[in-house]
Amino acid sequence: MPKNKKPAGGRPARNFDPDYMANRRAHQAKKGGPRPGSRSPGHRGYRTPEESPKKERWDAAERAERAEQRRAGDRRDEQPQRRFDRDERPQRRDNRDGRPRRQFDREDRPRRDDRDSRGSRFQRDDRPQRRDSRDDRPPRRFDRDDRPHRRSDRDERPQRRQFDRNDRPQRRFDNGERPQRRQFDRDERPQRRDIDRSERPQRRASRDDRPQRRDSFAPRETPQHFTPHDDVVLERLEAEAIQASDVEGVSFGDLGLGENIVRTLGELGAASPFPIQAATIPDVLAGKDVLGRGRTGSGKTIAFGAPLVERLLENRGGTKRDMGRKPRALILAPTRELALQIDRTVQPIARSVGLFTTQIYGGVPQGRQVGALKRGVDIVIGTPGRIEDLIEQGRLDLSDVKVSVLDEADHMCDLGFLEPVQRILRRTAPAGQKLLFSATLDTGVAALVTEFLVDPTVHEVAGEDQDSGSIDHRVLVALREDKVQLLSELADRDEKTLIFTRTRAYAEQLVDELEDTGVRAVALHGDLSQGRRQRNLERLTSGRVKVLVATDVAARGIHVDDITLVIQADMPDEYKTYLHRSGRTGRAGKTGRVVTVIPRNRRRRMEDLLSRAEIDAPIVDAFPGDDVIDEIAGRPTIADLTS
DNA sequence: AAAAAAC
Repeated sequence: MPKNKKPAGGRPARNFDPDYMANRRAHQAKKGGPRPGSRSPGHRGYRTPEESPKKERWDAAERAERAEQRRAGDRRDEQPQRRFDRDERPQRRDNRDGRPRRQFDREDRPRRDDRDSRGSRFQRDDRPQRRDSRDDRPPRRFDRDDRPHRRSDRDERPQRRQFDRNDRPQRRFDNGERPQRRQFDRDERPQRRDIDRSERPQRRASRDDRPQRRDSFAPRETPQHFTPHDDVVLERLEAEAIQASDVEGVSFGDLGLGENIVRTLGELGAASPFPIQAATIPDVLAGKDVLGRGRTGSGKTIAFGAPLVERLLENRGGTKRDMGRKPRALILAPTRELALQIDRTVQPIARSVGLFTTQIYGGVPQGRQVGALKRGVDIVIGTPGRIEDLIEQGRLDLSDVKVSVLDEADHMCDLGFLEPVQRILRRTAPAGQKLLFSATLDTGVAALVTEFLVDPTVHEVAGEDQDSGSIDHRVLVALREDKVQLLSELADRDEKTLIFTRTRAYAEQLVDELEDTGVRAVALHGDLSQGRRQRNLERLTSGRVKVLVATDVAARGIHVDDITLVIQADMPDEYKTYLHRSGRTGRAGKTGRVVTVIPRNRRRRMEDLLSRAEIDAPIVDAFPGDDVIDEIAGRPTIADLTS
C-alpha cells in the first residue's frame, strides 16, 4: 500500500489519532523533545519554525521574475535586487507565523501550510469550524446565477451550427433574436416604474423625446438567465443617446465646470468635450446617479473625473479642510495600473482647485498610502483589495464618501470582484452619488444598480459601437507549429505592439520565444512584482520597447499612446474581452489594427465571438512569410514594392 | 478555466 493512502476500513491513520499523538508527544517530551528534520510537532524530528525555517520555494511571482532575469539584458540590473530578496525571505516567514491570524486568511485562503504547521490534534478540533466558515462565506452561488452567463451561448450552439452549415450570415441570426428580448423586458416594466415614480425627481424632458433609443441598452447576452427582478432593472437602464453632432461648439464651461478645471482639462489635452463627456457631466453635476457607456478610448475618465471634482468643490460649503479629514469621493478600478492611470488624470484636476487625491492599491507598501490618508485626502482612487484591507485596519474611513465611481463597472461585477465592491460601497455614505462607467456596460451591473443607485440616468453615444471604423480587425488561422514564427513576424515592427495571451505562463513563454527570434519584448501580468509591472508598462509607453506581451490585466482601460497593432495570441474568451483588448488601439479617433491568431479548430468559436462583439473581420489562413502578415504589421509587401 | 484583487 502506498505510504500516503488511508488504511482501508475507515480506521484513521495513527497520526490522526489524538490519543496516539498525545502519547507520542509525552514520549518525545521525556526524551528531550522532537528531533530535527520533520514538519509537525507530532513527528520525532520536528523543529519549530524558529529553529528551522521552511525550505524556500519560488512563488509564482519569483518564478516569473527569474524567467525574466534569464534574459541577458536584465541580468545586470537585477542581480543586487535578487540577493536582497533572498535575504529577506526567511525573516518574512517568521513574521507571518508570529502575527495573529487574520480573518481573511481563514476565509479566503485555506492554506495547506496551516495544516502542516499545527499539531494534528489541533487540526482535528479545527476541522468542523472550517466547514462553518465555508458556510459563512458570502453567497457565491447567488452571483453565479445572476451573472450574464456564457452558458447562454452554449445553449445556442447546436442551433447555430445548423445555420452555419447553410452559410447563413451570423449577424442576421443575432439580430433576429433581439426583438424577442425587448418584449421580455417590456413585460416587466410597469411594476418597477410604479415603485420608483413616487420617490424620484422629474426626469429630463429629452428622455421622453427619444423612445426609440431605449433598446440600445439592451444586453448583448440573452436574458433568460436573469431573474425577472433583474430584468426590471434592465428596463430601467434606458440610455439617453447623445448625438456626436450635439456636442459641436459646446465647451466644458458650458457644461457647468469651473474655470480652473476647464483650464486644467485644456492642459491635459482635452480642449472641448467628447460626446460621452458632454452627455454625463451635467447629470453628474446635478448629483444624479449616472451610468455611462462610451467606446474604449472615448474619454470616460474625464467624463466622471472632472464633474466629480467640481461637485466636491460645491459641497465643501465653506468648511475648512483639516488634517485627517475623511475622503469624500472614491474611484474604484479593477487593476492597479488603471487606478494609477486614473489618478494621473484626476489628480491635476483636483489639485487645480486645492483638493487632494491618493492611490490605494496593493502590491506596494502601505506606509505611504496610510500617511497620505492621515494628512487627509479628498479623493481616494484604488483597487478593492487594499481599500478593504485599510478599512479593516481602521486606517480608511469611507463614511464621508458622497460620490463613488466604478470604472469598468461591468467587470467590477464579475465573480470575485462584486462582493468586495459591494462591501466597500456599503461603507460609503448611504445616500451618496454613484457613477458607473464602462465601454461594455450591460445588465451585469444590475446587482449594484438595484442596491446602490437611485433612479440612474444612462448615457451613451449614438451610433457608437466598437466597429465604427477606426479599427481594422483580422483573424489569421494558423498551424500550431507556425504560431511562434507568425507572431514573431507580426510583432517585428517599429511601432508599438500589444500582444494578449490568456495565461500568465504563456505571456512569459511568448516573451522568451519572441526574444529568441530577435524581437525585443517585455511582459505584463499578475505574477510580476508591482514594480516590474509598472516598469514594463512604462517601457512600452516610453517606446523603449515596442512589444508588450500581457494578460488581460492590460485589457481594460490602460491607455498607451500610439499602439498601432493589437495581437491576440490567444483568442479572448468573451466578446467583451475582445472589445476591451482591441480598444487598446485606435484610441481617441486614431486608427489601429487588431489581429487574432487562432488554430483551425477555433474558427467556429471565433466567428460566434465576433458576431457577439458585432465586429466584421475577415478570417484567412496564414503561413509564415505571407504578404498578409507584412500588411498587418504595416511593412511594405512585395506587391507594394513592385507597384 | 483564467485573470484580477490583500499581508
